Amino acid sequence: MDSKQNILIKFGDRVREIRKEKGLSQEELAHKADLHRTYIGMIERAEKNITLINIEKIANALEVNIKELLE
Amino acid sequence: MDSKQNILIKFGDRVREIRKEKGLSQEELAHKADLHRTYIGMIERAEKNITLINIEKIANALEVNIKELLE
DNA sequence: GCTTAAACAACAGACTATAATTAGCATTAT
DNA sequence: ATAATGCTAATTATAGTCTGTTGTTTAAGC
Repeated sequence: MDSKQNILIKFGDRVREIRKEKGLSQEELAHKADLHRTYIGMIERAEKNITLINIEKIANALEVNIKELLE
Repeated sequence: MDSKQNILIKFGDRVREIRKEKGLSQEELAHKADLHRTYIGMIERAEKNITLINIEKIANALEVNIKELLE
């Protein structure tokens, strides 16, 4: 993951936006999603090409539909 | 990817459904998406936990919005 | 205002697990 | 018979985990 892809930037921004709306820290979100603290940061910064299963985990932890993370 | 996850099954089914609607073979879709023929098969059979960038490639090749692959 | 502390996030590096690519052959349609 | 798909196996690339450190933001105290 060198040059950041547009879709990853959009996704990461959306995660951060909703996470803050819900008043969660990266660490709290990570715990709810059963993912690592630093990994959430990497996703928000578009440094990793997230897989579908983890997309779903984050959507569940944020209590939103997956589709809301992709618009 | 041993035990197939529900979301991957749903995604794979949806890809296959739309691919057939468009009258494409796996090989033709693979070519349009710049992915390998057998990989498309694996996705349709829910054998791989696809990443967001490849989700987008397939959506573009099928000429649908990503969200349509997730409903 | 200006500290200080604490919580939060960015970043680096090393490691492990697995996604992604590919070839070859078997099977199932049409 | 041909085209399309399934399946196996092996390799390469990278997603995902984790520890530790550095930087930034926030809010309290004086």
